[in-house]
Amino acid sequence: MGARRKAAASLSSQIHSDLLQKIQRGEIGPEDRLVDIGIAREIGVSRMPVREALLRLANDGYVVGTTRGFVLPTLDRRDVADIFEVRRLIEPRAAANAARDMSDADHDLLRQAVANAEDAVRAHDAGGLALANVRFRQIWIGALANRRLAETISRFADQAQVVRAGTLYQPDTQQIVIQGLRRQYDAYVTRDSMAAHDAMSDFLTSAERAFFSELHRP
Amino acid sequence: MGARRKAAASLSSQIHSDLLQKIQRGEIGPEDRLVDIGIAREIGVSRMPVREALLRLANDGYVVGTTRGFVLPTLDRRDVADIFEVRRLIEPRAAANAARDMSDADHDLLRQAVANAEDAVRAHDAGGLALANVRFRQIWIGALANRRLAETISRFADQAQVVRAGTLYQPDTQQIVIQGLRRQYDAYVTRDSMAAHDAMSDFLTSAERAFFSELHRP
DNA sequence: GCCGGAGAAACGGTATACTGTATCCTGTTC
DNA sequence: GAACAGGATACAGTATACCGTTTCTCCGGC
Repeated sequence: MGARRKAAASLSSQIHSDLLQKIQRGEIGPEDRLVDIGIAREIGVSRMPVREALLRLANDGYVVGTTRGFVLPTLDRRDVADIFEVRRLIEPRAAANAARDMSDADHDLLRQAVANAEDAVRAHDAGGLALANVRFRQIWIGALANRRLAETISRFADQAQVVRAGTLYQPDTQQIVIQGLRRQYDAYVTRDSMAAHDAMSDFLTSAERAFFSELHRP
Repeated sequence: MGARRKAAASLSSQIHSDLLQKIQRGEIGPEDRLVDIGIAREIGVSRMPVREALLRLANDGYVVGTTRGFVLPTLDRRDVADIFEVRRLIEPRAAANAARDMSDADHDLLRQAVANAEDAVRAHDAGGLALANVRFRQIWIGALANRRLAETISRFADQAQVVRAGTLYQPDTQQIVIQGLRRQYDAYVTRDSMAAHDAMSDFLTSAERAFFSELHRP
């Protein structure tokens, strides 16, 4: 057990994973330009595997290609609204499935993630909160039997995450996240599918509202 | 009007579109091996753009890469069930949105697609029915304002289509498709979102049941 | 000082060449 | 005749090189 991840033998796959992780952790800002030849020099490979990784990220919506390097997408209100619409359609039901299928080991991991999130909030560490949030999501998504459903959720949740990383500095947003995680956690450990469904549904509603009410800068 | 498609300037994009179209039309069988260098020679370009197109198709689940060329994925019962689960989550609501947003011009196109489908059934032309079915779907999906939702639906519906192309020879499956198209069409022209929702929901249920009941060969 | 244009630079896209590996095929041995 | 070894083959993957286009910069004219 534990070796869930594929081998990811090829350079392209490794680079893709690395870049994705950096994006998820917020290590790549909106200013950074991802240029194949630059990344290639850094890690000592040629352009091609880097290029393939970037194209794959672009195809999945994680970055957008410009005439001057690949950049994080700038999501306007409409984009974020679209993303939340899809998430509201999928994630509640997926959370219900996860509550049914999750193992005890997963419950422990979830508890750790919640604890990390709480610590991060106490320490006013927005980056740590984002990380714990991503971790929590990866755990319950990993428990899904339907891999296609899992992949679809990951994509959309990550895309929203990139934008929300900025709003995680707001104390009330932090509270929404923490409470959302706690409520979902409770639903998972009790294997209560309906509670998980409702917790996710309510969380998405709160998160979307918080995003739009806190965003008053152009 | 009509120039909905992007420019698709690059060779990779064109090749990707061409291959995708061939897959959707069923022109590529389960036996065919898609090899970059072979396709490249056919159309007179180098391997790279073909390779990028194939990788993109593989990333989206349309093909799978083997050590001996790219091939259509062989979906087992579990895969198909997973796909239908996602579709049931998304498509009914998307159809409801489409009913709200669709233009009169789209209604005309839908009517043509339904007529083509009916002709195909009368002529016992399973390929024509598949084509009309794809066309119908592209029209209502194209009317969606939420592009991310539209892309997600296209992916899953196409994947199922590849498998179902085989079952479209069954007369009762043909009837299910025709009736589904008619009912959806009626909902769209009357701009009845709830009717569109229910029509799509019922259609997916019927289609899934038909698939699993008709498939009794290993 | 500001605008415009020529040239340079940076980057994405494509082509060609090389390498590694899994599959296939042939030949040999028991 | 079956089983295994070793080479041939056919791919994907990676590296390097070239080309076209967009953007930036800097210089000169108004």
